Amino acid sequence: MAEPRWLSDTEQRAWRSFQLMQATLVRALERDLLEKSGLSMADFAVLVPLSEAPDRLLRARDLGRHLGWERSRLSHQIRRMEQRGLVERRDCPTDARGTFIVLTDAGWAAIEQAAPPHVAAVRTHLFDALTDDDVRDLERIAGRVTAGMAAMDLPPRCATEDVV
Amino acid sequence: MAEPRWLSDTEQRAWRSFQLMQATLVRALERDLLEKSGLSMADFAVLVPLSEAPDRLLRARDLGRHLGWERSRLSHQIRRMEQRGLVERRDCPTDARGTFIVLTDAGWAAIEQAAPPHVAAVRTHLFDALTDDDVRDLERIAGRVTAGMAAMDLPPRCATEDVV
DNA sequence: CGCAGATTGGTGATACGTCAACAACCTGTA
DNA sequence: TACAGGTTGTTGACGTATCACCAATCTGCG
Repeated sequence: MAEPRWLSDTEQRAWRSFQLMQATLVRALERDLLEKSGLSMADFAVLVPLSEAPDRLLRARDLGRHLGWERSRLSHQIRRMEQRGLVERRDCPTDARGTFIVLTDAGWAAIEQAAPPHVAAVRTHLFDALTDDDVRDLERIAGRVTAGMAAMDLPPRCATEDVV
Repeated sequence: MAEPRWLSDTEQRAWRSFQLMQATLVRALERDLLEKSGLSMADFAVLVPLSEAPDRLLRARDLGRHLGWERSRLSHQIRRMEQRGLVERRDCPTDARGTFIVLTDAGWAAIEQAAPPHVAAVRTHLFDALTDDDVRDLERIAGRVTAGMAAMDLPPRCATEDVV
């Protein structure tokens, strides 16, 4: 419990580098996107799956799962986006608890206009600095970390017998 | 301007993986730290350089530069931490504009108690999922991205002649 | 059927981060 | 000396993220 394995020098450098990259990258992208489209990354994240969905509409539950967001976070975000006219809420006929989130015409226009400069920003800030090998390494690393954390969250439910 | 170079499949996968890792990792660490110590990552980030400084005290200016934070962000953070008794503000005798941020005994105790479980969490969530090669790759990638963005921020000031 | 327990969505409180604006102060130069 | 322009720190407003809690609804089992 006390004094666990400390970080090695290599690990410490990697950790600090990662933190710095993460913070700087997210800030730059957020700033660029907001400046060029008036959208936040959160707005954008919500608009993307809606714009790809049939009828430009999804149940809040499914949208939240797709984004990996908590229900409360999504609810607050949708309320703010509804006030700006980007989306609308609609009752779900088959489940009275449910809510459909619908992309409005303004929301569609917003993402159509925002996507190209945002992609350009991702390229400029991230991929232009990386080689092809770096890109592959990044995906491998991210996958391993995410998988490791997912494995830790569901140890109760994944006893070997249950894997069918 | 319109329809810039889109992302390749590899880039798209890497980008999505990175976003997922980043969000999941930060959330898990934030949660762990808060649960075990009552500190946020922002609190922790402020406490670390203060605890390492001579006399456990730094000028707000220097602390902000060290963290890479805007002045307003630091000011808000310090106000909240001061209310909780983790730090104190003190006047700077040599520059009347300045403010010293001092670690209190409570702040010292807080970080001493928080650091070991936080390091353990970083190890558990991040490094336990990675090989030694992964760690080196991560540092290399993060370094390149950060350097790329730093180079873009100061093109006006770094004409070749000015480099002394 | 009827109800216990899970699911779904929402709200208020609080913390965090950025922007714009400001007041106080320092510094170099005319 | 006096002042223009930069530096330092703070504040208020607003958007964002989490937590705790709640109300309405569904679902499966006795």
